[in-house]
Amino acid sequence: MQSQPDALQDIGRVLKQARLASALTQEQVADLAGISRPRYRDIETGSAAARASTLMNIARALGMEMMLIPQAMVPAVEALLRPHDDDDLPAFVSHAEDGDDG
Amino acid sequence: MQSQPDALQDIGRVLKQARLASALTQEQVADLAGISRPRYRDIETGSAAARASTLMNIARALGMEMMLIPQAMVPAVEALLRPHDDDDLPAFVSHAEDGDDG
DNA sequence: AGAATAAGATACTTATACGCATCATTGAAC
DNA sequence: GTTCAATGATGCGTATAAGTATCTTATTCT
Repeated sequence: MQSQPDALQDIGRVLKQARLASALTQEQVADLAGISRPRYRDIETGSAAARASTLMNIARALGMEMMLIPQAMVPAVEALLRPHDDDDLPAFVSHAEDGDDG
Repeated sequence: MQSQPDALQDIGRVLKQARLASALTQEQVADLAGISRPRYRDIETGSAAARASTLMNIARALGMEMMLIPQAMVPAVEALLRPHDDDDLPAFVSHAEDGDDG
């Protein structure tokens, strides 16, 4: 299991997909989110972890909201989003059971 | 509009509620999430912003998953979660239009 | 009253997210 | 082959997330 490193790339993938779907440049998203382009690039490529607040700002800039979903409800939420991802946005999930440790 | 400060407290409120619902101590959650107790406390009280990766770990420790939901789908997702928040978990949302800048 | 546990709070140090400036590479237009 | 736009990538300085240690307070149990 890939705890952080891959979860970051997972997030970055969603951000990039949403950005391209919105026809925005990295610079535009960075500006909307209130961060610099190099920083946004690092986040989108998964080479750096953004703060939760920064990720929220980026998500909003891309027309998304960050939510905490009970794991039991994740499948239902995914099902709700699936028939919708025509061309709009690809709400991601970070499905890593990663051995938190518990 | 209170951009970050309040969104943090919003998140913290959800974390605390989920933690109490799971009958876990701050130390247990911190340990599960791989951070120190003082740090978890700061996050839960909203006095500090965690990294996205840290928030994901905390969420998982509490039986939740972080998801990015298209804004258009947020109401539907909330509706899906509402009849469920009996005693389990209260999937939060950060509904702040906050004037990031855009 | 005293002991144990959970939580609030502080100080010091380290790791890193972020801004800013800069340069290289790619791809499209000329 | 030159110019412009978009992206990838560094280096330096600052802000802050996070670790560790310590102390206090509230609660519970004896």
